[in-house]
Amino acid sequence: MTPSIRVALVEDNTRLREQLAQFIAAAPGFACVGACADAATALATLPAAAPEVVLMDIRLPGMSGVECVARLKARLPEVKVVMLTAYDDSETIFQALENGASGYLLKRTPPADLLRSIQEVQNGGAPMNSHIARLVVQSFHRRGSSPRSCENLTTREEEVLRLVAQGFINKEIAESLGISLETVRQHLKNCYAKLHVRTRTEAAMKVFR
Amino acid sequence: MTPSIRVALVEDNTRLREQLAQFIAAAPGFACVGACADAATALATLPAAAPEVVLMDIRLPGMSGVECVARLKARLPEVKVVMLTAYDDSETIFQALENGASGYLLKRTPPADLLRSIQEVQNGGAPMNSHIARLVVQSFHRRGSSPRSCENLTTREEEVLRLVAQGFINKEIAESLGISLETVRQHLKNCYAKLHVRTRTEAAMKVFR
DNA sequence: CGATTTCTCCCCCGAACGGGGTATGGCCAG
DNA sequence: CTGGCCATACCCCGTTCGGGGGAGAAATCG
Repeated sequence: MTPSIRVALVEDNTRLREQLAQFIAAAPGFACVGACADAATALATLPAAAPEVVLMDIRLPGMSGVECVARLKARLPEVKVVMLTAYDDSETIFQALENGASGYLLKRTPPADLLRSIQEVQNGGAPMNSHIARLVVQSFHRRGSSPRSCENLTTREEEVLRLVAQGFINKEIAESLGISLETVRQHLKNCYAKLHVRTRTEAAMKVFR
Repeated sequence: MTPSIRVALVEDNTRLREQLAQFIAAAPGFACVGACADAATALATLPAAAPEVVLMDIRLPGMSGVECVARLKARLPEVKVVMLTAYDDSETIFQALENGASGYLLKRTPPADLLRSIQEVQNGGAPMNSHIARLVVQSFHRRGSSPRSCENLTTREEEVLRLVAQGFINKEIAESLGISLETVRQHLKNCYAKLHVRTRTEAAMKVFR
């Protein structure tokens, strides 16, 4: 048979932590190699315990779960972290993901689903509940479409600004587009006016953040 | 009972399209209100059909599925689009999501799972297979942490660059930080050298995209 | 302690930029 | 057909940038 998945917990609620630890330890194919009550303990003990998957509460006493993920990933780059949260805390979702979390589940997730999610993340997936998945996907919608900011920009203006955002100077942009330097400058002037900015950097950040 | 979910298909393979259309039409709680073979037909007929969810093949003759999503969302902002793809085409995933797609599934998804995914997207979820979910989550890992790029920057250098990214000119940054204009320039020179860029815009985009 | 890093300031100079004009040709809607 | 929008192009002029130097004070690290 395949070896058990090594799982660790970081959860300050003693009752829930022990409940989960027992459940995971008892499940075939899973091993519980750690159950910490706070971030400091996790950072001190988990590197030695070498878990493959960590379930981490997002609200912890002292250091937050988000901060803990970042530090833990620094020492165990291969570890997969699934955040657990009581409410779907939109604010911190993205911070956690940026810091290296691979999944995001609600605490009320049924234990059986939790085990499935652990397997999923171990197999390279990214388990998350549907509401959170939607938020993640929505964050893409805003990015590419450039909502209000560039709505007024013409095709050409946006094209020029895209090259500006890539760090090209006007002369290079002119050559790249096969137009005059002066024309590039003219398009940029129009961009500045429409976006209410005064510099190329501000324009680029506004449209292509 | 709740009304059926209005579903439309855009899929060039006739066999698969009709198979899916029949399956959806036959399923309780689902109605198939359109089945188009290409993007042009979809754009022409779907606004009138008013589907709530569209299953869209990513590879279509003529206009690509990605392009089609963008245009369709422009006319039907409320429609939820789930992309279907034969292989997990990493290249186009992000383009599709940026253009407004809400989900991303493989064609080999079992029909029963497909129905569940349609319900999920209708309820505000974002169905996607686990491999794609991982890619999406990974795209966040790179973003926030600013991996190699700004690791070498000193506190002050990053501070200056942050103001650059907000569109301030050196003179304003100097006043804001209470230091000399020359010092600001010096910090920026160091940034450029460390980031291997030549302009403030390129540096800003590299560190604060 | 000495070496290194960081932050601070200064000069010169050529290139790049931003704002102000003006103008021509194409295209589309009223 | 006329006015508006778009893309193209040019001029002047003052400001800003970026690269090249040099240099001192403080902090940090071996």
